[in-house]
Amino acid sequence: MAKLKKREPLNNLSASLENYLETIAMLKREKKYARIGDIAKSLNVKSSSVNTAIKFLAENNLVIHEKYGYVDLTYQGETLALEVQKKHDILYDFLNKLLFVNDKVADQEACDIEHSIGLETVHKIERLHLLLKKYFLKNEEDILSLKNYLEE
Amino acid sequence: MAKLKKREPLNNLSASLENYLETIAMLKREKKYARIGDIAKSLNVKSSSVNTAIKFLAENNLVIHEKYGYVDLTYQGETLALEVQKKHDILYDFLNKLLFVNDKVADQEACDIEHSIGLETVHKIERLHLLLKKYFLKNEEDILSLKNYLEE
DNA sequence: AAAAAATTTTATATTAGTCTAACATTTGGA
DNA sequence: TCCAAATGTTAGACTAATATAAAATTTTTT
Repeated sequence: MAKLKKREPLNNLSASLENYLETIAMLKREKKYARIGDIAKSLNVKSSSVNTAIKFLAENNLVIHEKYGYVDLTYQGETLALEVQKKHDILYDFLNKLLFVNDKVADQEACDIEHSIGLETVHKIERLHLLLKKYFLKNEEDILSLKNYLEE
Repeated sequence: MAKLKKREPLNNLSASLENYLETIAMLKREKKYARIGDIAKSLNVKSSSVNTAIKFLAENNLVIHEKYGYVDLTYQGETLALEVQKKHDILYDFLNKLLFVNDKVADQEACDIEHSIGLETVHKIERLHLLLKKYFLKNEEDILSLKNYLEE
């Protein structure tokens, strides 16, 4: 990231930066706090890379970070993080539970797609999944026959 | 792209390089040939950028390009290009015709997602779409009520 | 066939994101 | 309490992808 200039109001983040926000939210949920090293480990990058990204996010009021201290989300950052996580969860469920894509692949694909799909579209995917569960996939047999059909 | 070293056998391409292949295939289909300038115009990049990419694709046996001449796909390149296009078409249809995502957005999202989703997953999306059309969306009324449900 | 116009190529620069390596700060155990 | 290990920061280099500007080549026009 070298030295990112503070862009204007900042309408939308790169996939990479969204991943940082998502990871911080996840760590806070699971360990109550997020440190540079935790984030680095979660994302499989070096802590210097995390540092560069955090600096940029802080300049854009998405996180707060005092030197050598914890990283925290601002209200704005948290909102964005939750949005990305919601997309991830819905996509994962759709791929894994409805389309029977295996866990590992479903997670990988959800993780990529979440950055290039709008909330409205994801919402529709969620509704479609819900509809099918509610009316057409009531028992094990229905689910099995869907699985078979999809794999033909 | 600067100066990409010829990587080994080359298992998978970046989104950018897949787009170049896809565009060449599209131009060949629509105009019988593809030139550097056509590709640049289609992708909204400068012809110097196209040149760098084409050089890399040629080194990896995906395209053939003689100086100042046409750009053509090798068998290997054509296979890859068709794969990406197939993903695009299936995704677009799913988003636009089943989920009622508007044309412009559906195309944009398909264009992004096509590079981060496997053929197997796309195939399952295609099957799901087919299944629903075949058994649950037989008349205009069913379609309308699906649209309403998704938008709630 | 020569001059003008269009296209392609080359060389160089920019930007996002990452890394390595050297340096700084904090923390915890003897 | 102080020093070693762990953790965090900074500076500089690298890659992928793109752009700009200018040189080289081809095509078109007169």
